[in-house]
Amino acid sequence: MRKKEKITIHDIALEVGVTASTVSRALNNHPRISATTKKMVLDAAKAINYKPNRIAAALRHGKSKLIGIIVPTINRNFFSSIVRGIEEHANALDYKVMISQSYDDYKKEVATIEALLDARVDGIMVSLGKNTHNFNHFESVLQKGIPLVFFDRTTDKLNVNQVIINDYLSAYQATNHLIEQGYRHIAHFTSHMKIRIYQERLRGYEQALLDNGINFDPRLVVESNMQLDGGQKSTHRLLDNNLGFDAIFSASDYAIVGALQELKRINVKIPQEVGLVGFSNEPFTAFTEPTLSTVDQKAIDMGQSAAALFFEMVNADQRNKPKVKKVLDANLIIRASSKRLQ
Amino acid sequence: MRKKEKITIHDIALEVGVTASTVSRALNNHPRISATTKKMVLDAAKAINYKPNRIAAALRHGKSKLIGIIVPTINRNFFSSIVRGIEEHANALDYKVMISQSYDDYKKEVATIEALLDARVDGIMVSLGKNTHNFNHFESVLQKGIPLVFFDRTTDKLNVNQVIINDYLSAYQATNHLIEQGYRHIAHFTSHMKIRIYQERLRGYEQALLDNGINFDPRLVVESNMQLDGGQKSTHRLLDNNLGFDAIFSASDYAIVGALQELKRINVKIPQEVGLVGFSNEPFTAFTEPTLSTVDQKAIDMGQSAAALFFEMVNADQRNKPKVKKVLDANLIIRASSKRLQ
DNA sequence: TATATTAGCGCAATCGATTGCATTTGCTGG
DNA sequence: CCAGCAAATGCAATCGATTGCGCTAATATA
Repeated sequence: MRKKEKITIHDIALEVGVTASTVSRALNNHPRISATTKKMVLDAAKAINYKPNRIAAALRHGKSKLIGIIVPTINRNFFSSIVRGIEEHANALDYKVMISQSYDDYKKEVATIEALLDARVDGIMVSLGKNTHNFNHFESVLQKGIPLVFFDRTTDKLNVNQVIINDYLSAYQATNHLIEQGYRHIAHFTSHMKIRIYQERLRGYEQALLDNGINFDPRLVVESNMQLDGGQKSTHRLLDNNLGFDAIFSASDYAIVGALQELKRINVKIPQEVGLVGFSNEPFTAFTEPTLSTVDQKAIDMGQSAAALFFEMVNADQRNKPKVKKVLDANLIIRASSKRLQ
Repeated sequence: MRKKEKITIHDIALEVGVTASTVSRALNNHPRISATTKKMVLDAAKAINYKPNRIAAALRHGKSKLIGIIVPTINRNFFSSIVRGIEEHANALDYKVMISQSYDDYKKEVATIEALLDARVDGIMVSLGKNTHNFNHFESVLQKGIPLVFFDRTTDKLNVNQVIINDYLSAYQATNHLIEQGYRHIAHFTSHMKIRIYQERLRGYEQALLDNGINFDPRLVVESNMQLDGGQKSTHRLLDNNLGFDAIFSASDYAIVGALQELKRINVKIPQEVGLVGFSNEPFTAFTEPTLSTVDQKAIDMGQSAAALFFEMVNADQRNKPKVKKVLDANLIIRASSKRLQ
């Protein structure tokens, strides 16, 4: 049980009777090293339990094999699943992942970018915070030529690779589904209009109404923080203004639960009197009474796509490569809260 | 918009007219460097936008300023909050955090330990996976003298620092609360008996019964995977065996939701006919109908404590320091599902 | 047989920051 | 005025792996 005598390639070199250069090349399967030597080196390495020092290697060729991820909060099934997708892809290629949370705080997001740059990550994947309306902190990433990929919460103000779902289409389908179920006065819960996903979901909602000959009533669109309490308040706003809605399509699952609670409190029957559809397929949407219809965003797919984009950037000639916007299709999950036919 | 001409301390040295040694010392606020020189160096560093290369520094003094965290899954409010607590403490001390998920897979846990060791982290914090009953993979961590802290899902088979909540007491209080509310035939949902937290929660449950003169009936203790479906199945087992229970204390929030659903399906009134208490205070416990009583584990506190323990280890003389077991108190949150008095 | 190749490996510099030891400069006291 | 000491800085090695270039010996070609 002796201490930690660091084992380096020099120890292997001594053991085998060659130099460290040869050991290094052997370990990296360099073509100019004979098979015999390679085997000896590999055997010796195993024998003395050699572990490469990634830090030294990183210093030498400037690659840390680290990918930084920034999400608003990992405490969402959606985001943690994306991370899982990224991890799967990255680990398979011997990259490690560093996860950071911005907590939707602009300053923290800026600081986190700095921190990742300090840590010399080889690439950064970001889902923007809600309060990020300025993108200067990404300029330095771009200028350094570090691969940058945005996912889900992205912006068009920056020319970067991104992976998103078809928010427009998903919202369209969700709204359309409500219309098919006979609802006609459909409200929409949304958030900051500066954020792309909310813009798109609103657009899909409007178009579905239009295509079905239903008048768009701006008073039925309510903006909130998209949390539980936001959903409650938005519901009250609708009720207080006596707008006579018979359904809600919410851009967030949390907000739709708030609505569900408030409506049940005043004995509104779901889905008979009011239909509900959320967004994100958070696990709890399957736990409520009634269960909630929602949109599944294929988070793991999104993570894998984002990682794939990153590795394309790593391997490709960065220079004049045009940026890609990968759009994934989401899945409308129909549960009890919006099914009143049959 | 030119490329990335790496800026090093040598550039500063050139600018200021000293050597790199002096620059390094100035940046690190070494006492042997004059205030004048320090100021010049700092100014020059800012002027040419110098960013220290942590990798080079890491190579030199063998510290990466990285902490590795392993949790079964980040996709639990409890774990992500712990991570948040660790992050807060660590970032304040200029340490970065690497999060990895074991997905309760023993092999993945072993591989992750290897990966973190490869990445030369300065310390590792772990919450064990459900299927980890062998701890050899931690021996190498210990032998290398790398600080190791366990939290929540720990084991006593390893002599390491740990942070846990008082599972025994929390379970005792939860059970006692149910008894106070007049329930007498209290079932308990649990999981693998090899896991400390479940042992302790069972123990607390038993003791509360004992102290209140209620007979312990082993048939009322049901083991499952502690997921939603596990809770459903466990409930059915109780019902099918006609055991006449009037309350359930579950060691998991997911399982108690499963019970809630199944009981509501057959029109059992909660809390009038059956009282329910879960464990973990997952967000959705506030969303169900009725809302669920549960135990809040003060996850952020736990994370901060774990980080604090880590930094103690970093600063202290590791050698003969006895290992610490920090026990935090949890909070019973009483909601509608267990409140039938008044 | 003499020269041209090529395979196989070693030498030494390098990545950027750190640090023990040496050196220079400046000041104090005798 | 000079030894003596402290303050401030420089020199050069070091952390471990990588890699361009060069060297040697063996094989191939003429």
